[in-house]
Amino acid sequence: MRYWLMKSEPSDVSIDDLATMPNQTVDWYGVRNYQARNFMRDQMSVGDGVLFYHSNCDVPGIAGIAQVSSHAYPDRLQFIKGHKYFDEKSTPETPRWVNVDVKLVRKTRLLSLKELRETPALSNLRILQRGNRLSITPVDPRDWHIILELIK
DNA sequence: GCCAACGTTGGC
DNA sequence: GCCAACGTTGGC
Repeated sequence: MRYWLMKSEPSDVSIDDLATMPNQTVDWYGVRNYQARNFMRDQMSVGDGVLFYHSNCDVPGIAGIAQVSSHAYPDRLQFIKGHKYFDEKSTPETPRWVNVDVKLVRKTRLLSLKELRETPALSNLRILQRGNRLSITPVDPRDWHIILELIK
């Protein structure tokens, strides 16, 4: 059992969008970074905890709790010619990109990036480190529990 | 819209 | 394998 923080642009998929999706589940499509892919492929397990983070928006921050609900499987968008996420070097036989499914647990109050930064106990959270751009990062169990207290 | 930080590409 | 050029991310 591991914990993760996963960024989503709310203009693409917000926590409210997730709540309206069938089974309140979304395939985490569009990851095109090897480190983030490898986290999904090699380290995620069904049931892992997910902090659903709103990025690139007015008030960035943690918007809800979710969980990993499938193992990694090929991202279908990499095969759709002309699609933003098409990858001509990827084939169904040897797919390059994968995703897991993510299922909503509950929407929470928005725990803003500002508030995360103002919480000294969370200072080692990956997303707070300088220059961090990874869309998927592991979260220390200790940090997970601190955050859950903050949004309880 | 700016731009710092980082990742990827491709010539050599 | 180096590294300059370019592209992307994402807070501000």
